[in-house]
Amino acid sequence: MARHRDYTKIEQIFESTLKLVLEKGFAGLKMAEVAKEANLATGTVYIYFKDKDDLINQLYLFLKRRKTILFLQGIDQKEDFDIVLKKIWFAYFEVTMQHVNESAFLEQYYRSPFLKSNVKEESKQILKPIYDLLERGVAEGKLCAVNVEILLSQIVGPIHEMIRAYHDGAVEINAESMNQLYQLVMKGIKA
Amino acid sequence: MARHRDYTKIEQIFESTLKLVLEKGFAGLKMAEVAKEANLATGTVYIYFKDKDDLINQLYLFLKRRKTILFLQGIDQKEDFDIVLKKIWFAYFEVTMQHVNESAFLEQYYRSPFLKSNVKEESKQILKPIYDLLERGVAEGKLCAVNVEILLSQIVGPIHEMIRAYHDGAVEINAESMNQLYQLVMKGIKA
DNA sequence: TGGATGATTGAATAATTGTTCATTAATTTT
DNA sequence: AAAATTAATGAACAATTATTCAATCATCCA
Repeated sequence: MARHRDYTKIEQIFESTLKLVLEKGFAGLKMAEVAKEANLATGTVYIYFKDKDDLINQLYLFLKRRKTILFLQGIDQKEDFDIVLKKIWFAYFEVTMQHVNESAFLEQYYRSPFLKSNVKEESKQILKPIYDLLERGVAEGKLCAVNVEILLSQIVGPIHEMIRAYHDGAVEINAESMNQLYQLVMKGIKA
Repeated sequence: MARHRDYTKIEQIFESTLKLVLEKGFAGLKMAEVAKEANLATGTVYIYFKDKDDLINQLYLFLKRRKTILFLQGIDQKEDFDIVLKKIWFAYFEVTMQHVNESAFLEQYYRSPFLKSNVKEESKQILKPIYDLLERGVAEGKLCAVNVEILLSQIVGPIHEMIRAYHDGAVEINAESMNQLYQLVMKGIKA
């Protein structure tokens, strides 16, 4: 089988790692278990990753990138501002939602010192398109003229919070509840 | 010194644990280091805590409780609705802010499987006063008539997000920026 | 087909780290 | 002030777990 380095094997390892971290947390993550879960020998993991630290950092980037790509699909900044904003907001919600598990991992990891600062740097890039859009909105006089970071807090904060509530079983997420939240958020930021 | 079980010693251990978790994460937490940081012998930690797991769970509860007490100080639900809401929002912001470090710990821990479910249960109680207030607001026709959880997402989500941005050095937090965020949030939820 | 190259294995090893407990120190009691 | 009680110590021990690497297997090419 193995032609060149097999990329699917790396993904296999990623999947296993993600699963185990979600089950037992970072502290409980064992390389031997990762390998077993991925149907590989312990040593094999070390062929694809330098060490445990490397594995976790790579996984973080992999998930972040995948999420970004998904998130940006089908968004065309040239459309009407309100439409782009709405699309982008729901896209962010849906992608974050569809990957609840990954989100839990990313959150957990984001707050942990595993995260190398260069990795942190790259991960910031992801919100770039939203920043751009918000600046445009302020320039066009369609959004309240406040610091973009503040607008952003108001825009994505509620999404994260609602997904957390969902995670705790406190709220249902469906077209209606998403829309309700969207209305509140927009009412807040529109000029 | 030691009279009965000395409570300050427990706090000392808590402080050290918190510091070390923030520096190195859960995965990097070593009992020997906790002890050393607290100027105690390794074994002493085991006098006050059953084991590592116990230490972390206790610390979580300790911080949560302390935060709740602080947060609720000086809040009188009998005052005028808008005033209580404003007070409670800023109190939540300030307490969360003043304890940024603790917040990072709580976040990290919240997402980790260390958390025993009973501990999770107790920690939910903390937002109870906000829930009550929001229900009152909806009843009095002062807030949009949507699910309280959704209102809550819109209220505390932006706070968490802004503090995270602050943590990343992306935004300053002062009276002005807090007020700006407050205006956005309230504009969103007011009926 | 046979040898060369590359991939995989997993038991053995090396490190790390949680926990214990015999000993010592401090405090209280009689 | 001696005995009794309680607290603290930290080196030794026990587990756990990351990592290595000599041996094996698979694939490729001459």
